[in-house]
Formats: sequence, C-alpha cells, structure tokens
Amino acid sequence: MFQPVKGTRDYLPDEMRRRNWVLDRIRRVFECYGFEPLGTPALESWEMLKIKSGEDIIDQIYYFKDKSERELGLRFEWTASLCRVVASHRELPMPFKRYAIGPVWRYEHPSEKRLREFWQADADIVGVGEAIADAEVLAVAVDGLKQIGLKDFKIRVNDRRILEALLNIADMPLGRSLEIFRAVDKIQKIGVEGVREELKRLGSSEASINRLLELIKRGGRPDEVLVDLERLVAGSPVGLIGLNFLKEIYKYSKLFGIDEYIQLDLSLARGLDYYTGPVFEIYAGGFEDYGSIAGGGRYDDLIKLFGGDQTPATGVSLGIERILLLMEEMGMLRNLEFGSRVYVAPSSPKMKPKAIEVAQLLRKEGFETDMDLMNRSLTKQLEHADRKGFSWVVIVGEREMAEGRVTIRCMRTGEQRSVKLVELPDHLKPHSSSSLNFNSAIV
RNA sequence: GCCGCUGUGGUGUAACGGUAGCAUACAGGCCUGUGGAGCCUUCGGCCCGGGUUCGACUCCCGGCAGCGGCCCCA
Repeated sequence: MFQPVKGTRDYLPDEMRRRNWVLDRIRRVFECYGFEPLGTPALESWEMLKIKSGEDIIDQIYYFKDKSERELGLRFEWTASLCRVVASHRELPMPFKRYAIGPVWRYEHPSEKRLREFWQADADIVGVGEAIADAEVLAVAVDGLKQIGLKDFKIRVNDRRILEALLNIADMPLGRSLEIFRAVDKIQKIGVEGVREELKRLGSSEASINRLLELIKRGGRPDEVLVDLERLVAGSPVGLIGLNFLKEIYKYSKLFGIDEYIQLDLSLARGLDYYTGPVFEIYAGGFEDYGSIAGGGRYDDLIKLFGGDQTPATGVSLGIERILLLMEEMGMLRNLEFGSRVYVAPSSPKMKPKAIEVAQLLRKEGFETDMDLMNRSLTKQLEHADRKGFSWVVIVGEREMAEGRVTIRCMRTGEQRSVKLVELPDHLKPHSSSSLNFNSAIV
C-alpha cells in the first residue's frame, strides 16, 4: 500500500472542506485590499532559488536535475518567484500588489507543526518604499486572520537596520551581520544561552555578546520603547533610519486600525537573508508559545538582484497549516457550518430519469446537489445522505411526481412535506446559500 | 542528520516460532417509498527486502514510514 511521501499528507473531504473555507476567506480579504492574483510555477531554476536565501534554507530546497540536466528546485516560499516576474516584466504598473496562495516545499524534519509540503498565503506590495506599504501588508494579514475567526494578535516588529546599529554599539565582528541576525533570531527557540553559544562560535567576544544580549532585551509597546531606543541609536545613521521607519509603520498602523497589536522586539531578525529593513511576525494572542502564524518583511534589494530595476518591496506570508492547527487547538473548526447540501433520492430506480431532472434543476439554481448513482433503496439513500451530512433530501416519488410534486425532508429534524416541483428551490433557499457561515466569526 | 519507541484488514486493536481473531467503518440484507438503533451476511490484513529456522507476522540485520527527543529551521 502506498502512503503519502514523507512530510506530506492527504486531506480527506471533511478536513479539506475546512481548509478551503479558510483559504477562500483569506483570498477574499486579499482581493478586498486590492491584491491581484499571480500564478507562477512550482518549479524554478536552482540558480534562482539560491539567490539570497541564506545557507540554512538552501539546504532545505528540493533540488533535482531534469532529463536535460537542468538544475531545478521546488519553490520554498513565494517571494523569489514574485521577484523574477517583476524583474522581467517592466511593463507592470506600480505599485504591483499581488497575492499567491499555494503549496511550498522544504526538505526538513517533518513534525506535526512542520510538513515538507505546506501552504503559504502571500501578499506583497512591490514599488512602494514607504512604510504605508508595510503597514498595509500587516493590516491585510491581520484582517485575513480576523475573517477566519481569530480575535487577538501580537505583531512583533523590528528593523534590521536597528539591529545593525546595535551590533556596532556592542562591537560585534563586522561583516557577519547576517549570521549574527540568524543567531539572535533564534532566542525564542534556543534561549539566551543558546544564542550566546552561537555568537561565540561566530567569533564575538564575551563582552560584546553580553552587551548585545542586554540591548536586544528591550521591547514592548512602541510608545514606551521608541523614545528609549532613539537615545540608544542616536549615533548611528543607519539605526536612525531604521528607527524612523518603524515609527512610520507604527503611525500608519494606527490608521489601519492594527496598532494595538504591535510590539517592538529587538531580537527579531527572521531567517531569510534578503530582508533589508523592517521584519515582522504575527502571533495569535494568548498562543505566543505556539509559534508565529505569519511573518514577513521588506526586501528592497531583491528585485535588483534578480536583474530588475532597484524596486522596493515588502510582503507578508501566512502559514496555512500552522493556522489550521491552531484553529483546531482552539476548537474553532468544529463550529464551522457549511452551506446546506441537497440529496436527490428517487424512490425507485424507475424514477431515476426524473431525479436527474430535479437534480439538474437544483444545480442550475446554484444548490450543491448530489443524487443516487447506485440504484440504492430509499432506506440506503437516506442512510447515505445522513452519513454524508446532507441537510435536505428531496424524495422523487412516483405518487407525488404524478401531481408535479416532490417530498422534501429536513435531515436534522426529520420533518418533511410535499411541495410543488416548480417551488422546490424556494423551499430549500432559507437554509441554503452559496456563502459560508461561521458561528463565532466577527466579520 | 542523530538517538529512542513503534509498524497486523480503511481505522482501532488481539494472539502466537506452526492455518492471524475481534471491533468499527465500507457494501448488501432483515426493511418491496423513509436515515441516525439493533441483528445478519459479504469483502478485506501481518510495511518492504535480506538473514536465522524444517517452518518467521513473531527472532536478527537493513530500508521505508509514523511518533517523541536532539540538531536544524519558519
């Protein structure tokens, strides 16, 4: 018997329905904010995927040669593909706001929280260098999460240019910023001592390390930290640029209505090498230990690295599996209610042609409709409809049909009544809609 | 990548160096025009490869997969 390959999994209908529900809502929010869909291949050239990914990620790229010895890889995130498109389509009007939702692949140790094939929902703004873009990208992410029923958030933000300044203040070795960033970023996972070890390995002195660890402890609500921080990086032009940018983001976040979630965290750096300024991660409020459910940052140099003009860009990525797992844990997926579906049951095989007619009529009206394909007895059909969770069964019987009527049965209550065929859609409508409902959703 | 535990019908489990049993699900029947209960019937399995043995699902080795931990990392 074949199983899904390591780190991948199947999604049976019940689960897939929930997944789709979440994906649909996020897509709708993306489009609501004016992001446009962009399709790019799962397969990209290895050469391209490697650019500015960072050592650790490169090891995780699915790599292979095709039959013509081309070196290829599977996308491990969406940003590179976006940059490739932007670099090679100079005609795109700016700003270019695009979203992409789909699977990405990383060769790493699978666990419940980490598969080798997983979905990311990305929203990026290309062509805007100002903080309004970063704030909007955060807003769309928060709104997407709200629309699937999450309520409270913590957005950790930082700017790598501030970190850069702190590195200088702490007298850390020059030219190893990226490695140091990666080490510092792990503080949540490996703890202060772990980071200390890492930094030692990178050739920093004990004193520098202590100083840096002390510096990055600062964090919290922007209103409280920003002033303090201003004094700290006063002597560093780069640091000031970063700081001012964060201020701008914070300013705009108020206008977008997400400022209450924002927290400065000077230890945040993120693992990818291409970030040039602000970086951010979103956590579900009260579930910070669970890990981030979205993350992103600004990558102003990446498009140029891909052969395009110097073009600023920023974006955010939602981790779909993480989000679903979290929702599962919070018990939110059980409350999902889907539009009611209709099952058409001929009372006997003889009525099959009439049943098809009824089913087609309902489908034309937009009802999710299924019918018996196996000449089952009415008993079996009801059993089946019950198990599959249909809300309505339309019984197409000889006796009623002779008068142009059918019987509708509500599967939840067991009530049923006879209705005219021409009025059938009206009788099913109150309980059926193409839109989805969510009991505890804010919306 | 490393260490540990695990691998029996679709799912969950039992036993055993000598013909693999149960539950549940699926399909059908009791029920020839009415679901959720009950009873009955059918279908269906030892992860893969090698070794030890008269004989391996069982013991040994390797692989693969899952789970947990470490490492690594969104």
